[in-house]
Amino acid sequence: MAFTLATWNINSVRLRKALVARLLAEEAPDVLCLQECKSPVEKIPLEVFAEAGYRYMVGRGQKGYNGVAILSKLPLEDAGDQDFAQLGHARHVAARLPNGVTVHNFYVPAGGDEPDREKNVKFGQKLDYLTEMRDWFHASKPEKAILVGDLNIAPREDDVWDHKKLLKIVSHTPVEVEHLAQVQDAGDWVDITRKDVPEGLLYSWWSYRAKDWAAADKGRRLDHIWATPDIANAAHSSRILKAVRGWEQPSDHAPVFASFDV
DNA sequence: ATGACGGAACTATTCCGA
Repeated sequence: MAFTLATWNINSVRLRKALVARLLAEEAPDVLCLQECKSPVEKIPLEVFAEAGYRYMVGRGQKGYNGVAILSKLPLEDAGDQDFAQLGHARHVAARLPNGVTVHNFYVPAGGDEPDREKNVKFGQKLDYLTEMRDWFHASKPEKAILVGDLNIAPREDDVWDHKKLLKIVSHTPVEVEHLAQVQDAGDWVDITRKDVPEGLLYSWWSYRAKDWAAADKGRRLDHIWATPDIANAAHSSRILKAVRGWEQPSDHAPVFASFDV
């Protein structure tokens, strides 16, 4: 079965339901993983997505913050969730596709401003979250699995607009990059976007604060698609839809796509 | 300074994003 999957930090699924519908209509991924829904699950506008042909959803939500959801044209089986670092947040949900592939949708904590866990509790929570992700995948190696989401880390020098300037900025510090690498190693995860696009600058997020985000182009690649080695070779056609960042009243993230012949 | 915007919440100002 061939299918296309996308991940998008939507920054409020209720405010931007029309943008979600537009992406579904124009790009028609089989599966769309959303982060920062900022909504209880029961208030997600499912009827809008069902009308577009996306009749299946698994999600975890809370009022105002965080929240993850998987919308699908294909039937989904709820495959549970994890509360790493015991934050009590809705930051992970998993679903099984009819072909047996498990999709993990993550929203890793941002980590606050100061990259020092002694001064900033949130930075410590981010590192702890990643450590528990690592331990979980180490305890049971994932198979036939895809991991997507806003991981809030841009690991490579060419995943940020200026590597040296961002070394002390949360999302690109060496300690975060090392923690993310350990998560990746624990599950033998293959970075599908970089498998398909091995060279060159790649961003999926541009700050709202720039006067002209496109002209400044000071982006970071925070949103990722990974897959286990047993299906990584079936992946192709990775792309980041930068134009979506320029839509009316946009999210500050662009959606990331990949297709799989599994 | 990268750079001051944008969303949600017990509507007005505060927390949060990264």
